[in-house]
Amino acid sequence: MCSGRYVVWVKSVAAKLSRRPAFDRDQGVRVAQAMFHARGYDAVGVAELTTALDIKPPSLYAAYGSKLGLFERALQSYVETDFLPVSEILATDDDPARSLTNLFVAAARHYTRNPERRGCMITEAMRADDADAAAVATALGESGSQIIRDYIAAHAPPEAVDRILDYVLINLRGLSSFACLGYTAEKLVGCSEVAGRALKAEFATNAAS
Amino acid sequence: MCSGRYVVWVKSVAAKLSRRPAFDRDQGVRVAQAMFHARGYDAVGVAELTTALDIKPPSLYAAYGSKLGLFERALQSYVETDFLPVSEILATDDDPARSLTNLFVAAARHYTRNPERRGCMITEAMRADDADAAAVATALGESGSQIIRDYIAAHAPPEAVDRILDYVLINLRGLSSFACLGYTAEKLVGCSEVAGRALKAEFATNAAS
DNA sequence: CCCATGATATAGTGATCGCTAAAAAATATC
DNA sequence: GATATTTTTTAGCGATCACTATATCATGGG
Repeated sequence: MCSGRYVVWVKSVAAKLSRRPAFDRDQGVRVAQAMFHARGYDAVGVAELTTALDIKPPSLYAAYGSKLGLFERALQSYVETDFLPVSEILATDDDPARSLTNLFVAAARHYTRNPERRGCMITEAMRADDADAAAVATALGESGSQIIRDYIAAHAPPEAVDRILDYVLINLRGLSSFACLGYTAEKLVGCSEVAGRALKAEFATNAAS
Repeated sequence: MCSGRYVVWVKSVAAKLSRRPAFDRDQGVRVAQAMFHARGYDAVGVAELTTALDIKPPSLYAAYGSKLGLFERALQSYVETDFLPVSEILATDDDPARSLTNLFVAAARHYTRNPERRGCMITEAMRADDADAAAVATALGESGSQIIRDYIAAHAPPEAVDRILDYVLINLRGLSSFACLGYTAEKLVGCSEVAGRALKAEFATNAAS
């Protein structure tokens, strides 16, 4: 049937394909994500990362290229798994002011969920001291704000979109910052409700005009 | 006429009185303030500071004790000279929602006034990586937020004070952060106006209840 | 002139930063 | 089992961090 030569070749290819990296890179990304989220890009050093991942620096650089490369992967992982589910929250048939208020409230809860990982990792990373890290975070955050922009654009007159969007983003940023400062979920939810009232007024005005 | 002795004495006294500290410490604080405001406590190093002040590290430590000591004096200088004049802005006979909206607008302008020194130095310093620096900033910021709290307490029912205060502070923080991110004054003023609408609704509700 | 005083400069300290060349060990192929 | 390839470790790179012991220098008083 099959020549021995062929079987050997198949096994070698299969081995090559099934060969895993010596340490679990994805697991490493998750660990790094938690550390970067908790304390920020600048405050987490390579030495600390390698200790936490139980590897030596050269392994980290072989796997991720650089501290920034690992950070970028950590941010991507955050976006995929822990990001505020903006689309789901806005996918209601409530009026837009109510939906966006829900977004605020969800953010307030989301950003205080884990005491060790407060705030929005992306939002906070945008203000990192390291310019490259901040740029990476800003680029990744664009997608999130774009979803909100599209939602607002679908419910508000064109000339009001930017103003409302900026207001929403400023409040999300404020919620993230205050979460990092230790504010309780209750306080932040209260703020979210207040913030929502501005949207109600804003959408009502624009609808009337 | 005059004895040589007397002339010598006068000269010595004059020299003593005209003798200045080897470098102008207050000037140094102002220079450091600008640098810390522009780039943050963590990102500005002692070497950079001593270069800018045209002194050597031991002089800096003799004058200010530590990098943190100099930062503390820089923050105090900021509070005295460049802080958003909250009291003046709130000292109007407008209705509270209008006054607080004015506060937002003033903050939007203030935080974007100088492209090199964006945002509120105190607010941003509260999120420094260095815990001591953050603590100093937080302590200094208390006085500012206390003024706002007192104002709100004088115009809103007791149970609403905290919620309104938190909302105001969150928006000020958001404005500061966005100013640091490069948003224009126009955009931030627009956000401020929107934010004010929530206050109008909030005060109206509470007045009615 | 000598000395005390006080501010400055020289020249470092040890620690930590992100990162890497080269040897060693583990793994796969023949 | 020998060889080739990949991965990890050892050990340390140069740079920068906040900070300081000590020497130097200028001045004022006696």
